[in-house]
Amino acid sequence: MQTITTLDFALLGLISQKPCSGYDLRKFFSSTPMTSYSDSPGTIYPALHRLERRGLIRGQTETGKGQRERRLFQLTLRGRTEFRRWQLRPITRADVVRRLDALMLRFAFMDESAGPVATRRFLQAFHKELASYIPTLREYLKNNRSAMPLSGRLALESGILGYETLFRWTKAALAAYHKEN
Amino acid sequence: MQTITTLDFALLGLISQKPCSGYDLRKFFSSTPMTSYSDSPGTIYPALHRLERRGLIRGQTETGKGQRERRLFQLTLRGRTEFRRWQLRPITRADVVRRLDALMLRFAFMDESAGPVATRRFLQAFHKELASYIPTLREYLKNNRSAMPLSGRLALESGILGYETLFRWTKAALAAYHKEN
DNA sequence: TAGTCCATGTAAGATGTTACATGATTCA
DNA sequence: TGAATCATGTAACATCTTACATGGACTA
Repeated sequence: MQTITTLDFALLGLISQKPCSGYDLRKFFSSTPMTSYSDSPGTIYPALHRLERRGLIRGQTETGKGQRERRLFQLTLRGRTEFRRWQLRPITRADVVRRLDALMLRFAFMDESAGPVATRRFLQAFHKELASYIPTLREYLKNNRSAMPLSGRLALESGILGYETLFRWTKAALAAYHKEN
Repeated sequence: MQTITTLDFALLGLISQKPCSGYDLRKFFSSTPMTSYSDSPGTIYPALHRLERRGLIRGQTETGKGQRERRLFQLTLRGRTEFRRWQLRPITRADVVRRLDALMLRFAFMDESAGPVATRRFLQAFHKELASYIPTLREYLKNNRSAMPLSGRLALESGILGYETLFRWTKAALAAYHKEN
């Protein structure tokens, strides 16, 4: 059983919202701010075939009224389960350090697929993990400040500012969920 | 002539500061905040061999005083030229949208390898590109706000906040360079 | 009828991940 | 002597990028 990549989950997330063709997905990646994923056919179509082989999605050929035929994919039960399991995985330090993009992707589809309780729990865990990580960055900066060239130091500071912005965002996002319920 | 990856440039940047062994580089990636790059031997050593084959670095075996022998790599003239050329490439929209990590990497090594004038130019171009990109994100949010689920909308807002933080950072960084000179 | 958009695909080549493998040195 | 650290490597496998290829439908 091979691993499911971030791109795979992005595809699953979009398909979970409504059935999509490969072309729909490509257009989504090229025309919305969800641009971290490649919209090239050489990326999307093989990924969809893989997901179908693994039983996470199912494609049905739509014979057109006038249009050229296209394959519409939906999640299978198994796909839905795997996706939710991925969303609900505990948040680790490694996620925060190296996989922020995947964390935000997990969050972006939570409303529809995991519900408000899980979403709040996710934000709380995210908040907590940031709260424990950021001080280690500040500490590193403090200890190495004088040994670093200006550009290197500023680059690190930019990273820290990014994490601090995210930290404030988790608080605001939690507030938004509390207000809603 | 194949392309040089971001990891390759990260290696070149570190080696440009002082000669490094593969092990040094691995430790750097595992023990400093420069953690976006893999510290695994299966990534680092083949990458170093590639760079050597392409004539960008040169390794010398250091026969130890007691220690196990190790290969210390330095930049060749060609390596130094390629690195600087990469740093000085014009900043494009695509860089800002999909390759922020590479942009920050370019910047992080600017002091030593490109000088203060180029560094300021880089920050100005970065600033300008952000200034033109951020409004398109705000516009997208405005037009699609009501159609997006709460979590999706918040995820997008997080991205925008990140870019705005970066925008303020470019201003602060420019100020730091002006003060210095 | 020429160009653009819809729509799906493959092939070659390179890179990255994980796991395995080896061996020297240092220190408790 | 056993464990941890220093140090370098390979192999299998999967994925991604770029480029190429095809063809229907719509519209100016």
